[in-house]
Amino acid sequence: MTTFLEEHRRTHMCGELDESNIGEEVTLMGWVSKRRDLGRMIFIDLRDRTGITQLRFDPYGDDEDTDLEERAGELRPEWCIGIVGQVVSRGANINPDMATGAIEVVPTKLEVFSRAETPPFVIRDETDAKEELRLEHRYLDLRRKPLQQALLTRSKVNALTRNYLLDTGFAEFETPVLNRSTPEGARDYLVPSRIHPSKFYALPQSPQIFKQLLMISGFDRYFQIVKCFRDEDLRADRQPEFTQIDMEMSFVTPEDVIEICEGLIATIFEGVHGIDVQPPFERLSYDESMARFGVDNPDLRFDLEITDVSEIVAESDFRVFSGTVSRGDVVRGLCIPEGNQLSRKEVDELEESVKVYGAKGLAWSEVQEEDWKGPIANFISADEKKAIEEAMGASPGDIVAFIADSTDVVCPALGNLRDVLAKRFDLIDESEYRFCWITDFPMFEEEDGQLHSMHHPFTSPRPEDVELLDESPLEARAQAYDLVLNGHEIGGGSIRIHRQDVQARIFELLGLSEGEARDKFGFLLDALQYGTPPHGGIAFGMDRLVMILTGADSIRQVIAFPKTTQASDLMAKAPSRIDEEQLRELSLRLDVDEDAVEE
RNA sequence: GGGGUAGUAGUUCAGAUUGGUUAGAACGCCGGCCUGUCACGCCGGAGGCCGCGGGUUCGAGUCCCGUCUACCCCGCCA
Repeated sequence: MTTFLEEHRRTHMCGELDESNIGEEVTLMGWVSKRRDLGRMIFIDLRDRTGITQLRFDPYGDDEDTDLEERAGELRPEWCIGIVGQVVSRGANINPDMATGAIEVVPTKLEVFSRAETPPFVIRDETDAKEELRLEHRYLDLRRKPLQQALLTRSKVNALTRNYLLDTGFAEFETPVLNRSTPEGARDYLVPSRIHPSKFYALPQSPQIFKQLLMISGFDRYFQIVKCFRDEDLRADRQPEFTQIDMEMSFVTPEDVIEICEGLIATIFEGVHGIDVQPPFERLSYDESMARFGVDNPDLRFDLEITDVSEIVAESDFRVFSGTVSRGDVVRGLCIPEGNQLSRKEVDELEESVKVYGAKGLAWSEVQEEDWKGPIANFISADEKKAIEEAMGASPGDIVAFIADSTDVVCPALGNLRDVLAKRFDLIDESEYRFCWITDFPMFEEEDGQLHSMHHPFTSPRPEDVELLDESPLEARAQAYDLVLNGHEIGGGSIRIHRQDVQARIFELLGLSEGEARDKFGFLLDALQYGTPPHGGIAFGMDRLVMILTGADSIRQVIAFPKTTQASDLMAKAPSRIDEEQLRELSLRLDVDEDAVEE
């Protein structure tokens, strides 16, 4: 006995038939998307990843199968079937809303490959089922067109990236997934070693050191599309495992890296959307970005820039302001054009939004023709008001709103307030792609008197800042650059340190003793002594990039099998407990309160 | 670690302020009718541990406490 598949090959996909196919016999495979049973006549929408074709089961057709009609009546949504049939015109009944709406297929043969349980939620483009349920049945959610298109776009980005980089002289390398744990940076995901009891591997947070070693080996231009792992809390744009387009080049300046990247990004946007993103992209120094937008990943699709009024209010009678300035902190604010449209409740909500970042409050006032009106109006002198209006470009009807605090509080709070206001006043053109490079990051940030790398410890200082490392390391700027798109950091990189003595000095500044540095990074320090080329690179966040390209609002929508915000896979039920035997093999014993462990 | 929102038929929600008959609707599902539907239509039906645990009360979907899960945010993420 021969099977349907042995007798019939698929001739077309469901999304590609049109008038030109009328009269042809075709073989289609797919899933029942919808059935409309009119009694004697049954319509079936047959779906595959390319689209939908309407099938018409009609008792007056030429039946090879005598029981075709009866069997068609049994079809239910999500059954997987194959059919052989004739493409016919729909005559007067064309459906202009459907790509294949001019035709339909009258089957002469029907093969049910497999029946389906009634799915837990209806498979259609616009679903309102909860994400929790859809994640539990991800394989069904992935039947929906928006998710299929997102993943196919992702595949395209992969292909475009590989082609571009290979054409540009890069070679693709693989680096270990089982690594040595290193200090600094994010928390590692750890894998216990069976062969070496009490020892652990760490999953890579990035292939950073390996790609640098490949440069030392002389490979010159490296890339890898690679999974990275960071055991930190999740966000809409952050998963514990994520994919980077990782690149490294020898004998380059930041300009060289930037140019290659702009070419890559332009290629991707051209290939996916047919859009010319017109490099070179805008550049902003870190300091300028923080001052004007409060963040190092500004959304430049709208203005609403931050103004520093510290100097104007330094001597103000308004103690909240002048006191802040005399403490060495700052008073900065935003001018909200036509802010008088906001209700009192909305302004209160704005205040709540800045308190999240530790601001004590939002000092605001409406600018009117004669005077100001609002909470701080009575505390600010007329001269100060005038100076502020001028500095902020405020005119009657606007609201001026300020935060007085340390820059660590003011910047992120106002940075977020920009985004909130842009949404409220609908300032964002969703069709726009606005890129910018952020450059000249500080080498270090300080926490509790200890320096930490802002980027990573292999980042080279600017040549002119090397001497600052000794006297005032916090002033030293790095040869680092981030690419920001519509308020998302989509890539970041730097020129690396290629001198062993400078690298050792950085470890020292970061509080690693010579012994620790040798212990953790000895192989890198050794390698740096054998003729290291100057080199640098970058890594792009593939998930975020595809998220923006597809207009998704979470990277879960562009990852086939994502994790929840508690890092669980609801479908596979990972993580899970393991057998006692597995623990024994790994020489591990659990130290947990068993009452507190959920099964 | 902290804050916010949500959890009631298979699904999405209403019911909750003000505790009180038999917890409703839409979609989906099942059955019947229907030859041009494409959100097919019409008729009928099944379907509920009101997330879970405790408390208050004569009585709790509703009030109180705890807890779990999902999502968003702060911290964290070189």
